[in-house]
Amino acid sequence: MTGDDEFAIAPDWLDGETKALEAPHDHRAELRLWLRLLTCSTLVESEVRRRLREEFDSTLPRFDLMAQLERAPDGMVLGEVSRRMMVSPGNITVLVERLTESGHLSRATLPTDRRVQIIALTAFGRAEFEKMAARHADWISDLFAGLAPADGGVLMDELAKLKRSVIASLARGA
Amino acid sequence: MTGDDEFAIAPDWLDGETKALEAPHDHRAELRLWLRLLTCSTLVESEVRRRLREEFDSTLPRFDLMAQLERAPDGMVLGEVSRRMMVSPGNITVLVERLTESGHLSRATLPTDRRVQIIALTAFGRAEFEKMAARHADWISDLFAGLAPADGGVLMDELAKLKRSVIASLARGA
DNA sequence: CGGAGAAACTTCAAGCTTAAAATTGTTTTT
DNA sequence: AAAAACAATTTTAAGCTTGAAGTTTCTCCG
Repeated sequence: MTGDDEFAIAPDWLDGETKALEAPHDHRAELRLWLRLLTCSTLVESEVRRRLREEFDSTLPRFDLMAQLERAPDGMVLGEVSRRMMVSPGNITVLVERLTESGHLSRATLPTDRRVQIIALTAFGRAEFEKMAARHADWISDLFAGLAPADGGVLMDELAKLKRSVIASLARGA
Repeated sequence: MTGDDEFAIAPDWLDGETKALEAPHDHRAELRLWLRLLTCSTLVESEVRRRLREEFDSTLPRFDLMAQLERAPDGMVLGEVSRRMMVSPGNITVLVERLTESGHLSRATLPTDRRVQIIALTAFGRAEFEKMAARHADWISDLFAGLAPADGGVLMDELAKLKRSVIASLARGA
């Protein structure tokens, strides 16, 4: 799923008009696009993970979890965190355990519904997160620095279209 | 690192000319772009994982490994696989163990250099992979179906620029 | 030749991730 | 007010991933 070998085949979409005449199921163009997308995100993600570990002895999931909590000063329900991060609930349980042990998070049971756990950043956790977030923004800025502002805008728009396409397909499948 | 909340702030690059006058380190635009990129690739990747599991009781790493081997009929050295997949060598060891047990892969020690392991798809492995690859191509095609061919082309180009930017940044940092 | 060093891989410890099963607690039906 | 259904989490088993440390096997220089 990684690699993006780029073996110089002309993409189909250069001549969309002849497309209907081609082999019935030629999915090469989409596959190449997907591979390139994945390569980009893998490159960035690995670098972010590496730096979080080196500079903060932390991990991306922990950073993400704290990022979700940052804009919820009154805390957030576990299930909501799980949905927003798009990971399984069991995953959150483990992350929260560790971040609570290390003093970054506080947790409390909702008195009116004792099934519900609410977590929030502690003052310490917030301070740590802010340090990490500032560096994180610098890293991303560096990695994207070679992209002209106009290209960034185009990419934003095209990715929005892709996202819509993917979500529509997932909805059809469900 | 996931989510892409889209809280409707006008991107910086809409007016690149005033950029120099803004706050010294406003990285919001890049962050938003990164988040959106990550959202797209996470959505696609999760769906592919889910279907590999449901339809083939397999996983993405296994599929990727077999994909690398597919175009190397004479087999490939472990280290080369590791580099192409951009994962750690120790990772490949484990994957190869399991795929060899299940009969998908054969492995052999190079006689002239007994440190080197060469792996290749077995006939069974190749047949299994071809089934998976065909379905995989269909899934991606579906997920990307809502993207017009012209948009696909633009996205290819813009992602190429982003990839260059990231690689350049990584090279600077090294 | 003989050892230093490099190369290819494996092992290890720790952490992330998921789906499915199990718990605990609440709500809705009879 | 049981019973059944539903909800929020946690637990469990299995697999992926990494960096670092360890092993085996070459290679090369003196």
